Amino acid sequence: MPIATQAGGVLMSASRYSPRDIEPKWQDRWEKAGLYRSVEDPSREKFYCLEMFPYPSGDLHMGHMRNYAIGDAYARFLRMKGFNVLYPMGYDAFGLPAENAAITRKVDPGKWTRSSIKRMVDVQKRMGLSYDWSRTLATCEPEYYRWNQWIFLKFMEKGLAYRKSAPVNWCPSCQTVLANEQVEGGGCWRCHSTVQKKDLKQWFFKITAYADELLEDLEHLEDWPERVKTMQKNWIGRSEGAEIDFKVVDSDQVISTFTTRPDTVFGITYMVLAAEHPLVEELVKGSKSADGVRKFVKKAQEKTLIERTDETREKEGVDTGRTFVNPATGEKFPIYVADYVVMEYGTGAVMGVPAHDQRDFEFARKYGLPVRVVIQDDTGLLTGNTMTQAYVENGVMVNSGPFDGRPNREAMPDFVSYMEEKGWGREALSYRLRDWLISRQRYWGTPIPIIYCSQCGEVPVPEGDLPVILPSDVEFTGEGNPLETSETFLNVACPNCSGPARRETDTMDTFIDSSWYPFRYTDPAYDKAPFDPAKAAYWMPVDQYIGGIEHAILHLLYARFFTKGLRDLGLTDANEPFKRLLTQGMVIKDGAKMSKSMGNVVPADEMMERYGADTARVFILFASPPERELEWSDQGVDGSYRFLNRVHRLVMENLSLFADVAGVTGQGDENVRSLIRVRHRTVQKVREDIERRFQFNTAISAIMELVNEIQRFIAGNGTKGEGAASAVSDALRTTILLLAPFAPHLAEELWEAVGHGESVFKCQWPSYDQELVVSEMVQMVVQVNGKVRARFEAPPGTPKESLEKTALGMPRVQELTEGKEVVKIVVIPGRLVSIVVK
RNA sequence: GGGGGAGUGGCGGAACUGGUAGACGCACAGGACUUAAAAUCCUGGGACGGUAACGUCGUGAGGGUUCGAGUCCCUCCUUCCCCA
Repeated sequence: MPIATQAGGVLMSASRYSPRDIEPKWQDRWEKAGLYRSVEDPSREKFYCLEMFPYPSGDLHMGHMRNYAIGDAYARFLRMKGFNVLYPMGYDAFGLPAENAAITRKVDPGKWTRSSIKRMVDVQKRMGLSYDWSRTLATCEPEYYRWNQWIFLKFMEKGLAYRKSAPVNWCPSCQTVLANEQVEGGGCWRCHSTVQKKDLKQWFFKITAYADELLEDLEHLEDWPERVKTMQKNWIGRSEGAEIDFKVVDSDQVISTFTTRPDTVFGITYMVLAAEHPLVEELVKGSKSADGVRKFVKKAQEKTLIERTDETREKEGVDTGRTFVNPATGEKFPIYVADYVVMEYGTGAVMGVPAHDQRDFEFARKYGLPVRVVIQDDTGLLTGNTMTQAYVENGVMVNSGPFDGRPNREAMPDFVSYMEEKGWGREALSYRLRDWLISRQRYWGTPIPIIYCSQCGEVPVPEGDLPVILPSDVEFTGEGNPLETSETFLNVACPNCSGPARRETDTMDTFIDSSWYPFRYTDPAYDKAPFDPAKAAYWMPVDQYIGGIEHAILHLLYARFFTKGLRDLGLTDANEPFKRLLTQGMVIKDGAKMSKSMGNVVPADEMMERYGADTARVFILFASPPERELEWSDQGVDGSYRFLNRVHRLVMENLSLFADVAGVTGQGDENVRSLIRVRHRTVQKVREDIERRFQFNTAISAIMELVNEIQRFIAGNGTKGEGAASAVSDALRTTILLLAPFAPHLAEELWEAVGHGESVFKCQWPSYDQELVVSEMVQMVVQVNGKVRARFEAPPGTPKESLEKTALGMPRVQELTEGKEVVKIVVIPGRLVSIVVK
């Protein structure tokens, strides 16, 4: 390899930067040396850095690349800082695409998935990511999913897994049920088909048992983005209020409703049941209104959830002809069925207080129901007949028996106690969060380890018989659950009585797989439990988790629940899985999210083919701060490529300087001292940008500035002067180290070229000297009446009086202050002198 | 309808605690090298006026606090995300 030399004034060309040669070379060496293997070591401080593992579709897109570029830069930085870093990768390998491929193309989902994983690993390796590949996992392997089954059984013992019949979300296109979290705006989160309601007997995880803890612990997650916490908080939706019982007239039925406004009970003038409410049929059976109500129920159920809860839509309802008693007043009022009430919230029954709830008000006006004011405003003039909208603010209670005259907010607790004494109702909490429905009528997932026996009922598969393996003798027809076509799977002897029995054919929601995988990485081959508690105790929790904001509720809430569940099984001490969370922004091109359907995808492997992995990584990190959207620009990539080329050339052209063994003395002229100062400042800035602000874009631009400075220095001073050679070589060496987390291959190549035998990642992150960071002179600005009018230089630490004097003495300043009265002078050392004149 | 982001040159973005707005990069223009091009290097650049030094305006719009506001407060507009 020819080395550039400057001989006789003729610059001989240095060997060109060739990522195509450099990158595979170093990837190979890293792997052979096992450089990124991590081993538990209690004497060292650990750091667990993790990216959300991908669904292996086979294609690595820019969103993935961004995710990994961030995580890898951070992991490499931390290694150089001396941490014992765990940085693994795995695959969220169960899911519908593999099964759909099986239906349409007759390929085995396992084969399809494994080959996709292979393709992804290949691209990830070419990116030069520093994963500990010995810890990799795929959730579709029995060695992994057997522990889903094991945890399911343990949860069952604890009462955290149970089976019940309930109206559930059914996606007609995916042919499966969905959890509440997986219904977005009334549609399936995956295919957007309108979700229907179906009554089915299904398995649930009792996430509601942790509702309060999940809510309260959000407070301790200081390093989570506020908006993710807000989203989770809203999702859990805890509200305080009361549950009130209403007797149905001419019946022994009691209907309970939850309300956050028990103070308005005296104003109840009707009640509404959801179309799905189990009592509806019973109430109208045999009555003359039965037909009309049934028709209405059917119509309501055909509407989507969005339609039904749209507040701008006119509410529709139908009178059941039945009445109930308002316990506060003893009066009888009608019971309606209406489309705006759904079973999802509270109890599926709502008490109607038209005067103080806008929806109730509109409904009451439409159907001519009485409006009764029980909270009066400041004017005291509200009346049911004249008001044009509900009064929802606070006020003074009226028409409320013994509570008349009291401010409603303040009286609320007393009112609830009063209700409890009278036996009308009780204090209650309500959550929006529902238990997690985990059954899926699909093949490519973890079989639920349950056997149904006509004698013994639901029998858990004994722990010793795990895993229940997914059978391969199934038919993919596109209709029904393929598992039902496997006779070998279906028929089994009851573990209890040995009689003939049938296996559960539903599989688990794939979000279960991703709910505990960070634990599995700590010991992916462990075969006595999901993970070795000792190893998990060392590594968990994840110190830095990185992924898309789209998982703010789903995955992140489930994983938090699982961690608490595993803790209560005694497997871990961790309360939370992720200490710090970074939500990366989307990758945008031509104004739209980069996606296959938009046709604006830039494939990762193509990028690396053209520019190499280092360029791609540098550009992705440089173009935008991680949390924000990233606007893709092909020209921008050229810029990053040019930058790396420049670094390469600069080092290769100056290799001779590195032979100089003498350290940096700090001797030399002002230019030398300035170069040294920039070098130390850059080290400080890059470190702070990565560590404290997680802002790689400004870190990289600081390195660019250092490189510009070195180049300018060489062009101006050359390297012959006193201290010049050592200052330049030190600055270049520093550049290589600072660049290492972002462009690891190039850094290794140059590190070797300048004469180091060991990997750059075994080196300490460069340090800086606080004294050298400080400038010899600082620029001061002089403002007159808020406008910058002059500048001067002063050494740091100059006293205020002296700065003020200098400023006032400047000709330009004198010109502007002449004949005027100086009203005020503000001096900020190191920044400015601000003079106010009149 | 509720909650939360974001809005800065032609573009991506910087400005960390209220203190020189536009770092760094892209695109662009001029120049050097070259027979020519590519690559590379140098120079320029928010807008308007001026040969200039300088002046005026300028961070979505309008108001306010302050010696000083991209940054803080109020009202509004646009846009994205989440929940309805």
